[in-house]
Formats: sequence, C-alpha cells, structure tokens
Amino acid sequence: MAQAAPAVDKRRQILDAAVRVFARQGFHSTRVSDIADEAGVAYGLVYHYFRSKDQMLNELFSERWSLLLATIEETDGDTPPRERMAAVAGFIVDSYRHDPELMKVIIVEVTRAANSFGRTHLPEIRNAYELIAEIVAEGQAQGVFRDDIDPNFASLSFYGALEQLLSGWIFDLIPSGSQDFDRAADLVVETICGGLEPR
Amino acid sequence: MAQAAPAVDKRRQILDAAVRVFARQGFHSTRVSDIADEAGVAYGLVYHYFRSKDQMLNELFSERWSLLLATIEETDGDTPPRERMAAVAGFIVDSYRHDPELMKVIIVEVTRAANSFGRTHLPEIRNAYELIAEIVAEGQAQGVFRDDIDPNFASLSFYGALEQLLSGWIFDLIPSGSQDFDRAADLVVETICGGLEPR
DNA sequence: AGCCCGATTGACTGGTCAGTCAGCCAGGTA
DNA sequence: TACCTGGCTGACTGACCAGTCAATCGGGCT
Repeated sequence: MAQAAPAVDKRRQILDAAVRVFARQGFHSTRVSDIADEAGVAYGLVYHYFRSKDQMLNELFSERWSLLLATIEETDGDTPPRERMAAVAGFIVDSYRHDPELMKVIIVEVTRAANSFGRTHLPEIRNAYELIAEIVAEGQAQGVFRDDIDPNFASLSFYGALEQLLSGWIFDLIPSGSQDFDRAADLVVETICGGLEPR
Repeated sequence: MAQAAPAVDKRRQILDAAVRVFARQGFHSTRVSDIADEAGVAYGLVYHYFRSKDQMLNELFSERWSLLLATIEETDGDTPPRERMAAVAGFIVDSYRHDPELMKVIIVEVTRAANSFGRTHLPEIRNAYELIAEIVAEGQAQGVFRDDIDPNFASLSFYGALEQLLSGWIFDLIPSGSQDFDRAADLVVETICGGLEPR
C-alpha cells in the first residue's frame, strides 16, 4: 500500500522556512542549520529532502520563474502590446505583493546575482527578456511602437525598470504602501511606453 | 629623508590584480591567495596594504562611484534636463567602455548585491538616485517633463535601465561592439524621455 | 661596517560549515 | 508478537580560507 502522506508536508515546510531565512540573512550567510531551526526540524532532514543548500534556492527560483514565463506566453497575440506589457508588470508586482520574501530572494539572490546563482539560470532569465522583446517587436510591426529602438534594448529597459522598482521596495528606497503597488505597474508601463516628455 | 617611493606602486598593483580576479571569478570565490598570485606578490603583502579582502572591494567601489556622483552634481543647472541625463548615461557607459572589468565588479558585486556589499554602500547608491530625481524634478518644474510621474520613480526607471544595459553587456545578453556603446547611452535617454510610442 | 626600519615573505592557526552517516522511532504488515 | 521500512535525528568530519606573525631582506643613514 502507498505510504500515507505525512500530516504536514515537511518538504514544503523546509522550503518555506528557507525563503524566510534567505530573505532575512541572505543566501550566503544562512547556515543550513538556520533553515532546520526555522522549520523546527532536525538538521539531517534537510538533506533527506534536498541534495544541497543550492538545490533549495534553485527550486524556489524555477518554481516562480516558470509562472512568469507562462504568464508572458499566455497573453494573447491579439491583445494590444501595451496591455501585454501591463500584464507582465502586473504579474511581477503582484508576485511581490503576495509574497515579498520569496520575491526578495529571487531578485536579490538569483536575478541580480548573475555571477553566482544567476549564471545557472541565465537561460531562463534570458528567455524572459526574449519574450518581452517579442511583444515589443509585435508592437513595432503593428505600428503602435516606434521602430527606431531595438526590441531587445527596449525589453532590457522595461525589465530593468521593473527589477529596480522591486529593489527599491526591498531595500526601502521607496515607500511600499498598498496604493503604491496598485499604481506602480501602470507607472512603469507608462514611463517606458509613454516617456517622460509631455505629448 | 623621506623613503623613496617603490619603483612600482605595489598597492595599486594589488588593487588592479584584485579587479581582474574579482571580475573573472566573482568576489566570493576569489581567495586572497588568488589576488596575491595575480599580482605576483606574496600572500602576506596584501595584508600589509589592506585591512581585509572586503576593504579592497569597498575601495574599488567608492573610488569610482564618487566620480559618478561628482559628474551628476557638476552638470550645470542651466543645462537642459535631458542633456544632464545624457551626461549621466554617458559617464556610466564610458566607464564601462574604458574599464569593463572594474565596472563589472562594481555592478555585479556591489550595486546589484544590495544584500551583502551593497548594504554598506546603500547611502552612496541612494545618493545617486536622489541626484537623478532632482534632475527630473527640475525638468518638471521647467515643464519639459510631465509631472504625473514621481521623480523618484522616474529616477529608478532610468537608473534601472542603465544598470540592466551594463548587465546585458557583462553577461553577453546583448552585443557590445564599439558602435553599440556609442548609441547605447542616447538610446536609454531616448527610451526613458521619449517613450516607446510614436509621437 | 653596523644599525634601523619598512617592505616582503609564506607557513600556520582558528573558526566555520556543508554534507555524511550510523542509528533511532513509529506505524504498518504478516 | 516480531519484523520492516522510511521518516527522522544530530554528532561528527573533512575541506576550505581569511587573517596572523615571526622571520628575512635590502637600502639608506651614521
């Protein structure tokens, strides 16, 4: 007979604890014992469920990033490009609103750490850039975006602005009230699509 | 009599070696012995000139960042805001063109690592954001920038786009020929000020 | 020559952790 | 009851490395 699932999913419990500790102390200065303590679990159990400390971070990242990629891909080609970009910005901002600790870990330890962890995930990250660039290219084909700006370049600016926005919240450089979340995604889209100069 | 200066400035020699090794391996995985080897110098000499491995990185960052801050401050208040932003973008792009290894270290290990090293330098980094925000605010006061976008927010987007651009070069996400450098700074300014949508 | 002192050397130490492993325990099965 | 299996435990080990320090070197000065 199949083994009954444990009352609580210890694996999940450990992963959730890892998010909290990574967010609090940063990946490099968290000891595996910190994670075990936070999860209320023995040190060795962590290694029962995970091959290494690295694997935990990788899993946390890929879990969330694949949702982002799916969101970008899902937006219908018939939807106006500007709305598709708003959907991307919305997803990222909502991810942060819903689980700031997880997003902090993903941004700080993976996305912005392209030399260590990001290196492993560079293809996934690049994938997101490319999907955004496709949206821009589509906008140019439709004539709703100017075509003298390279789509890859526009994609980089758009994603860079978003990442910097989250970084601003994460490190308290800008206020993060709930009304700020509501406006932020639109504001990024407005800045990149509309520009700073009046029309 | 004053001690004659050594034929070569060993301190500088070590600092330069550190840039190369940090750029190649990343700060965390460079051993102090790697730096000593690269500089062709004994292990202990590194500690004769520097208090710690951290101090070397701090010094490299502050040396360059203070030049950036000076550049932003220097731009005259009478200069059109758009040109002042172009000056900022130009300085950053030129810094990369002139010494890509140093800029890689600064961006990857400090600016984008706000959880570890960036934390120490957050005030300096924030300072740059604020100076850029002031330029935007000035533009709004003059009526050349729309005033429904918060200056701090615009500053974040602008700086984020620039940093992402350098990251793109650093990690080979976008081509970095010399003509790319020439256009890049203008393109960032054009994207942020002019927007993607045609006028 | 003999002294001084800062530059230079590199072996060594102390502390830190990631990952291992031998075994315990509980609940299901025969 | 006796056995088995897999979740679970935590002390321990091996590797790594930043930073220390005692000793040596060499050039300038008296």
